[in-house]
Amino acid sequence: MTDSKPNASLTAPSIHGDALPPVEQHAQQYATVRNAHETELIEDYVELIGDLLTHRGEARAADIANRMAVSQATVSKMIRRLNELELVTSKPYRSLFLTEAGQKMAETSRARHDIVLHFLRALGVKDATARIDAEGMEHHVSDETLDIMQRFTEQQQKS
Amino acid sequence: MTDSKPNASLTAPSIHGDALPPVEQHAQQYATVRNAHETELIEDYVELIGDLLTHRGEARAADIANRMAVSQATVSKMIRRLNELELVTSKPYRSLFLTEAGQKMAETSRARHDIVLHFLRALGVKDATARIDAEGMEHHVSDETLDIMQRFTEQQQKS
DNA sequence: CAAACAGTTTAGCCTTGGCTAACAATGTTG
DNA sequence: CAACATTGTTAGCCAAGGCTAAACTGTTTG
Repeated sequence: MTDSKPNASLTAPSIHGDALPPVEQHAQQYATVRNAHETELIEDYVELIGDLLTHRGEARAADIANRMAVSQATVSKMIRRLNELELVTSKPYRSLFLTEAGQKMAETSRARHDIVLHFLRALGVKDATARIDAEGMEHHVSDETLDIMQRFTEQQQKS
Repeated sequence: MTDSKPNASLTAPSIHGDALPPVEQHAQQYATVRNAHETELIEDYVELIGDLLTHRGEARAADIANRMAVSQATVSKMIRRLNELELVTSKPYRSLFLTEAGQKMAETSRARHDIVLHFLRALGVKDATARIDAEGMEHHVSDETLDIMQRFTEQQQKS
């Protein structure tokens, strides 16, 4: 085994800067992040497709490519994946649509995204910055934290 | 050009749920996130190596593998990259050390990480959750937001 | 209605970050 | 000090997510 030097504070929920967390916990932190990364892009695509359908009535590959700042080829490939995952339906050269599962994912993502964005604005972050941060943060915020953020925002708005 | 349907609210800094942001801004959001992803893992490694050096006096590949929940081969490969990037120095079969640049990066990452973690705890998030969320969020929080988080935490501690 | 243009797909390439299996070096200990 | 256990490295595989170039489809328009 490794990690066998000082045995102090293997359990204390102390501040991170003080001591290393126990191996298993530490490992789980990284594993969770790695995991989030796998679904992140998928969720972003589905969320964006949902938004385009809502606000534009259709979701074309070219729009997605523009808004994601990515080549059309990349989008095309990704759509194939989304299809295999049964999140979207698409006929070649036609607009995309979300399946049931896709719609559910889009709503969830949209909701998370909005909670984080509103929270950041309530905290006092400038709009442009809040948007960028929210885009990055949304996939890494637990339900627990999300809940707290939402309550915080509501609280703020009352005053 | 694409994106040519309704022309309303192309500039209003409205809430995301209401309308799509202008293409350029939207594109920049995604680009920023993609960019963060490229440096994220590197920073995690460097940060962890720094922590191990501080708290254990040495940083062995096996420790890193354990704490990241990743195979030793993966760590070994990554160390080669860190070497090329001149962030660590390493002699085969020996402990790692950080270069100047590596130390600077480790400190910065550590500081960001702590600010986010403390902020989440100050918000009322449970320790275990806060740690996981902080690990995921730290790379996506702008300096502006970081600043606000820090002030919020200090404020909270006074009361 | 044919040509030109815009949009989409396919093919083929690259890098990253995982993995396992096999091998090499180091360290510990009977 | 030899054998074994631990640690580190290398080789070779895979999937994901980018890219460009080229081929194909659909739409608009002279």
